[in-house]
Amino acid sequence: MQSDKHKKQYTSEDVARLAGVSQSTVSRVFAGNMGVSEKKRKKILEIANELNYQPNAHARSLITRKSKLIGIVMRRIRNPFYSAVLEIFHARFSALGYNLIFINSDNEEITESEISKLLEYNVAGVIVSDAILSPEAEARFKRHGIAIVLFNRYVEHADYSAVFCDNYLAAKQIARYLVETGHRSFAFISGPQDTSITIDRLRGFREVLADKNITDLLVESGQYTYESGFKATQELLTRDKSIDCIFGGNDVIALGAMDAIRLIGMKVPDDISVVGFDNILMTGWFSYMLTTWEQPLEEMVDTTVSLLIDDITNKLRKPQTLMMKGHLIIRNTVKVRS
Amino acid sequence: MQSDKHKKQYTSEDVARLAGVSQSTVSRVFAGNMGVSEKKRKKILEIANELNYQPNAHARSLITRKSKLIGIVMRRIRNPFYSAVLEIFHARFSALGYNLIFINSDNEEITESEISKLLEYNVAGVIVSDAILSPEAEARFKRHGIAIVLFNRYVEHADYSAVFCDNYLAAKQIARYLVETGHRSFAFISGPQDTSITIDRLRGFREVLADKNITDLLVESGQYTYESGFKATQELLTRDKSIDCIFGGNDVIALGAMDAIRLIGMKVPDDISVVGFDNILMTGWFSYMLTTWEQPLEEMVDTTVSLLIDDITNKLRKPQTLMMKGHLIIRNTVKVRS
DNA sequence: AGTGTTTTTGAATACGTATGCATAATAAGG
DNA sequence: CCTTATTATGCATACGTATTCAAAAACACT
Repeated sequence: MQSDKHKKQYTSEDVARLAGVSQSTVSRVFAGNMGVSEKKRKKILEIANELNYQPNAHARSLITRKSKLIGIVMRRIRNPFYSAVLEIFHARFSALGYNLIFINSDNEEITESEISKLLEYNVAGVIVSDAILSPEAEARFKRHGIAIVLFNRYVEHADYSAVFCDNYLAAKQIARYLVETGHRSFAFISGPQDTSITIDRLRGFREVLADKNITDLLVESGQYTYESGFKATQELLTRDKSIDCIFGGNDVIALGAMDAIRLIGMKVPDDISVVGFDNILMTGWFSYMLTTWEQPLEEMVDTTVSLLIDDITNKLRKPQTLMMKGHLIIRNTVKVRS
Repeated sequence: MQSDKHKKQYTSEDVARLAGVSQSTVSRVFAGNMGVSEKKRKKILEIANELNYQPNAHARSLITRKSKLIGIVMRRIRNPFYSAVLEIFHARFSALGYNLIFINSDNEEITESEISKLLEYNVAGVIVSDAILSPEAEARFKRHGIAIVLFNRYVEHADYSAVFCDNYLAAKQIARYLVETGHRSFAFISGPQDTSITIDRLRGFREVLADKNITDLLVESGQYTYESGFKATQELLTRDKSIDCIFGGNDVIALGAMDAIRLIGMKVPDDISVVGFDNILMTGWFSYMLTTWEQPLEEMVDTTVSLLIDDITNKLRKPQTLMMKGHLIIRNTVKVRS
């Protein structure tokens, strides 16, 4: 008998009536439960439990003009790195009593309609992960007083906080490591070229090589996918067989590179060394054991969350751009060559 | 100047005033925009745009007693299979104008408080993916008239729909394939034992072997992780070196198995064949090229979505339990042995 | 121009909660 | 036991929208 769909949901008023108190008192119990006697509190909770009463979040948001919703807009959730990111964000916000409205954007840039959805729900804040926020988009959020923090991306001179890994520094350390281990002919397979991530990593990488008077650097760019890494590597290997190491823009690219190298009968790391970025789960799988850069994920997420919460609760300092370091995870894909 | 947080948000009333119409008319434009003259409609939209007006979803939900929110509760979002699932669900619901409240449950069973959250937001429906719904939990949702569909799990005699892959059939076909390719000594590494998934697959697998008078089947059970598959395989190999094929409870387990086999110097598929389940991205990577069972993901998701929507819109038939077939993807991890 | 019919419009109300204010109940202090 | 300070409670109202109902406007057709 599923038919009677619109059963009357019990409200604070119902609870109040049955508990012999006023609606206000019930409200106080479920909101902050301050200033209500222990006796009535108990009675109210008892009745509420009996009726299966649930406070209505919409009504609450309406009157409060606040919500416990956080918009989290991501891209490429299939990428293991971002799955992990989502998991951690969820755990943190959940612990703080916030709920996530999940948006997986197809585009580099957040859509008008995606923004609209978040505004309609009057989200308390928005985490934008690995996506671009145009000035117009930013303005829309700002106009509605919605806090924003960028995760794993940044924009110069923007009026909101951003948290990401210090890609410049990481790339430098990776380059140094490769130089120190005796490599001479370099390749970098990046993700899309125009992002801060790629730009910073390339800059760091180049600088170190320049320092050592190495000019032998090939750069390929593509997507952050296995296929892209695979193809770019094939491309690279037909172009120049003398390459002795490849730095992948992320782990998935690097894994694709490894497989491309092996497929033509060459060996990792004996013939070509490979380094990745992110330290996703698969890099630890025995078929790969990829040497990679670990982003301090938990720390990054924690920082992002607390910046956002500070902003929401008005305890905000001015927007901050925070870079986290991370560190190299040395496994088996880089050979000491000299 | 971030300080003035509580700027007055424009409401339908503001738009109405500036457009010289009543609030009702503005509402009609943004709700279904039926029965409002083209002239006023245009004027209203113009003003609304100018003011950056956004209808308030909370107010709407409050009066409507409906919401455009769907709760999606998952587990193990880090598992590539479920990342893909989430991506597709998001795409479908988004296209239908629904928003997702994402919940990543740690537990096998949905928490009281997770349910409460969904009830508070008066979600239109809930997708429960790979998690258990106790009778009490079910009752709570039912009592609030919330539609539920189980994804990738089912419970006997439950009063809600479920969509999943026909694990029994799939396991049978996999077993047949292995038998036909000349395998004689079998191992099955499952996920947690007490789930419908494991039970059905084991049953199907066993039946086929019994049919062929093969009794040589070892069963290990663990988690749906790479490490679990890896360890179980090591266990298996020390216990019985004669095994010539392994069926992994999911792809990640199978990949772990492959690496365990290779690590002790044996070869896949020459010494031991391996078959997985799910067809996640990594199975197509050249280091693995795992033969596996593809679940018809898009079809499963589409079906799940339409069942849920039907339920929400009251066009519901009675609860259905739908099994999808899927098919074997033959790659390079099964050897023809005879 | 007048009648009947359809389409637009606006006024009023309801949704379920939080909260300021006034009042009632209780505690504290002597 | 009375006064004063404190805490608990209830009343009334507001949040921003959808929707019913009645009235007004537009239209169709003689």
